[in-house]
Amino acid sequence: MGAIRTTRRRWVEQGLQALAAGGPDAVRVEALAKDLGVTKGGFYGSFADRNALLEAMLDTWEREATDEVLDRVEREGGDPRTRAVRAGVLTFSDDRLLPIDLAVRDWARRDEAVAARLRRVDDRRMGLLRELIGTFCTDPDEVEARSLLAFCVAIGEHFLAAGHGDRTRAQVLARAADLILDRPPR
Amino acid sequence: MGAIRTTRRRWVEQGLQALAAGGPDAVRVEALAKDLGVTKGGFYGSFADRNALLEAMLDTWEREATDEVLDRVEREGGDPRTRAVRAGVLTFSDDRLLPIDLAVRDWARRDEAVAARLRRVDDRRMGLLRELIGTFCTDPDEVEARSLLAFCVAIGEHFLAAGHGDRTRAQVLARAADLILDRPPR
DNA sequence: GCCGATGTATACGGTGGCGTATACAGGCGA
DNA sequence: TCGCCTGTATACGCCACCGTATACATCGGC
Repeated sequence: MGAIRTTRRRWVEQGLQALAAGGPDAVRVEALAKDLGVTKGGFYGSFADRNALLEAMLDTWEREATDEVLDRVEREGGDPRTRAVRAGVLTFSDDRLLPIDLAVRDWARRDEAVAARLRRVDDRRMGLLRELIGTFCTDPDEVEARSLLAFCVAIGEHFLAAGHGDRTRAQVLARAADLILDRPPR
Repeated sequence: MGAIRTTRRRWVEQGLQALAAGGPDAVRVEALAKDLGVTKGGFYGSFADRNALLEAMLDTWEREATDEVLDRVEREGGDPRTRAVRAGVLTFSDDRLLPIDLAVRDWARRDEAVAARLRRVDDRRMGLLRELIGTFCTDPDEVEARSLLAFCVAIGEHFLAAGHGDRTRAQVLARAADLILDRPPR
């Protein structure tokens, strides 16, 4: 009857959830087992140790965060500004990917191996932004500056606690996007 | 002979260093004691428990991150754009304050009490930005958007791993500041 | 129906961390 | 000088977690 057996994939998924919710220190074998409704008995059949799980989690995240997002942006089309916004939305509004992304970002500040992975991911994202923004902005220095702005806002927005008086964050963000993408406010 | 006795203040300071280096989970009483060259014996004379230390750390950080920075910006003067840049520099380039700030930001994502403190701090910083940017930008929606941009870049820059080809991060940031502050590139 | 692979439960030793208790040392005020 | 206050060292019980060992269940292919 069911009770799907706890495969390697399920440990990774639960690990990513724990990472998203509490950072790398929250990824504890026995806690994950409890969440999955089993004991840790089988864990060491799929993974050499806790560190192997962390590696597998990062592998999964790296793939999802780049190929899948970039493929979708490519596939769904639209004009460059629309695609730039969509890339941000896909990455930084996704209920699943966003909290993992933020946790990895903090983790990378303390672990050089994680930092190297994040650099690969961010370089690819930044490349996409450059390409899109380059279609309506000719000065290469300005392209780079606008790409940086776009990326920093997409990330920083989630680390910024301040309010905006009567305005909603979404309203202010929309206006900020107009400035970054050099288009008139709607 | 000195060997300064380990006062409450020194535990807080060492705790903030640990927080900056490894996040809240790295703030461990026995580890701090080792760093301070003592045992944890005296700790519980100054603090009820580990949590009381965390509270005291946040109190200290909150004060340093607002009053002291804002006072200095006020005191050192300059035109609004200069002061806006300086506020960012004082907060986000300070070897002591920056890593603590980033750690608190991540912590706030998981702890509502920390989030409330961060909101107070960020609201004050955002208020300063609004005031400075409002001196050369009349549309209040645009002031808010530019303030958000400035703040997000100041934070996000430290979480962004991507490189910039031949350019340095500082060069790209300078150009981005020109865009945010609506002034011609130098 | 049998067998091996794969997952499961349970138990164990080791480690590291928290908070408490207890006894000791040194400076400072009465 | 005498005590007290504050910090110190050491030892303890407790718990959470890691990684290992061992025996049990269940599924798939033969």
